[in-house]
Parts: sequence; C-alpha cells; structure tokens
Amino acid sequence: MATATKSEVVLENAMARKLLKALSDPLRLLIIESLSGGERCVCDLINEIGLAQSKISFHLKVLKDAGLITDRQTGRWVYYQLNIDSLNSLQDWIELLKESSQQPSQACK
Amino acid sequence: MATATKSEVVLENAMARKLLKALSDPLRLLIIESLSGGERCVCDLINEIGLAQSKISFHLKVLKDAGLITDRQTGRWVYYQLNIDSLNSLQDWIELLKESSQQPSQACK
DNA sequence: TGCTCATATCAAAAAAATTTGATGTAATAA
DNA sequence: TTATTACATCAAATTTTTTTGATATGAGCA
Repeated sequence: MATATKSEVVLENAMARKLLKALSDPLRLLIIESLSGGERCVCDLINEIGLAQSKISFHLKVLKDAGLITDRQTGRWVYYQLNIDSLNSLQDWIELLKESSQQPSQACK
Repeated sequence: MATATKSEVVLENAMARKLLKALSDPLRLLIIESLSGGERCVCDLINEIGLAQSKISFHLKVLKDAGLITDRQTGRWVYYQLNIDSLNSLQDWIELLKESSQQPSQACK
C-alpha cells in the first residue's frame, strides 16, 4: 500500500479545489456527462441540454478554466472535449485522502 | 476493460452531484483534509483551522448531509470522521466517466 | 461587400451560499 | 442546583454564483 504524507494531500489540494469547484454545478455536470460520450460542439450541447446559449457558454468557460475540458475550433464551430488528465488528477487526490486516512490515527485526546 | 453505459453514468450522477457540491468549498476541503488524518472533534478542527465555531459547525453539517463524514458523540464532544464509502462512490463516478469517454465517439456531424 | 450563423462576452438582476454574531441546548463539573 | 463547556442553530448581512437578455466577434456564404 502506498503511503501519502499529509503534505502531499495539501499539495494536491490546490488542483482538486479548482476541479471540485467547477464540478459543483448540476448544469456543468450535465455538460461533462454529455462530453463523456465524445466531442461535442456548442450547438450540440444546446440541443441536448436544451438551455440558453449564453448559459451553456458560461459554464463551458468555467469548465475550461478549471482544465476539465479543452476546445478546438473548426470553421464556425467550437468543439469541446473532456480532459481525461484532469479526471485522473481528481482520482489521485481522492486516493491520497483514502490512503492518508488509513494510516494510524493522530486523533485528539 | 469495463464498459459503462450512458444510463449508468446518469444514475451515478445524482450521488456525485451531492458529493461534488459539498466538496466545492475551500474551507470544507480543509476540514476533509484534516479528517483524513483521523477522527477529530469540533474543538480540534477549530484550533487547527482557526475559524469561528459556527462556521466550522455550518460546514460540518454540509459535509455530513452529503454523506462525506459521520459523527459520533462522546460526552460533550462530537467526533467527526471521513466516510470512505463516499470517496469510493466519487471515484467510481469518475471511473465511469473515463470509461464512457473511451468508447467509440458519438460526436456530432 | 453584406448577410447569416455559431459562439463569446457583458452588465444588470436574481438566486444561492457563506459569514457573522447571538442565542439555544445538552452534558458535565463545581 | 448553578455554572461552564462543547457544539448546534438561526436570522440578518454579505459575498459569490448564476441567469438573463442584449450586444459583440469572427467565420464563411451569397
């Protein structure tokens, strides 16, 4: 079993914080869910999720800023895609938490 | 490789949504981080994190409602503990997303 | 060029989450 | 009993986030 020190957990925390914040909105989760089925252009997402374009764009920006998705422009279309690396980072953070909590407890008196 | 259907992802989504929302606050992340070092009573958290008691209590409640932590009372003290099961659920959700995105793309025209 | 389509951006309004400070409660100690 | 300690709760104030509707941008088509 790997052992995670507390400082490792703290270090990963900065990245996890960004990702978790971005994932904290139900609409953004719908987008993530949709993108897990493959690349989508904004118009696809608008049709699929059925919400205002500016709303979708807003949330796409939040997700992109957090590094959860990437975009690619082709002509007038912009295609968004899940960034698997960010999902791996999040999994790693959770794994560190779990490992850390399996070590001998330093609980209070 | 396991294959996750879209409906599985959607199903897990409800739980993930709750967990991610609860994890979206930096203070709550500090609490989680602290609890990953073992069980803590509220007074420990107050000392460790250095913030108002009502604030800590508020965030503990959010975390508890989401199922991320459990509590146990002993005399005047209430001890909080990470709920590893919830972390596993979150990992599973991420895993499903990843698996789903590895399937042949159903991207747009 | 002028037009239309796909998307981004922005300011104001609305909604949601957090903080603050005070009060409530239950357990134990004096 | 009464006082104190550990924690929860609550209403009001504050801050943050999201939504809305309008406008901007930039690509390609006519």
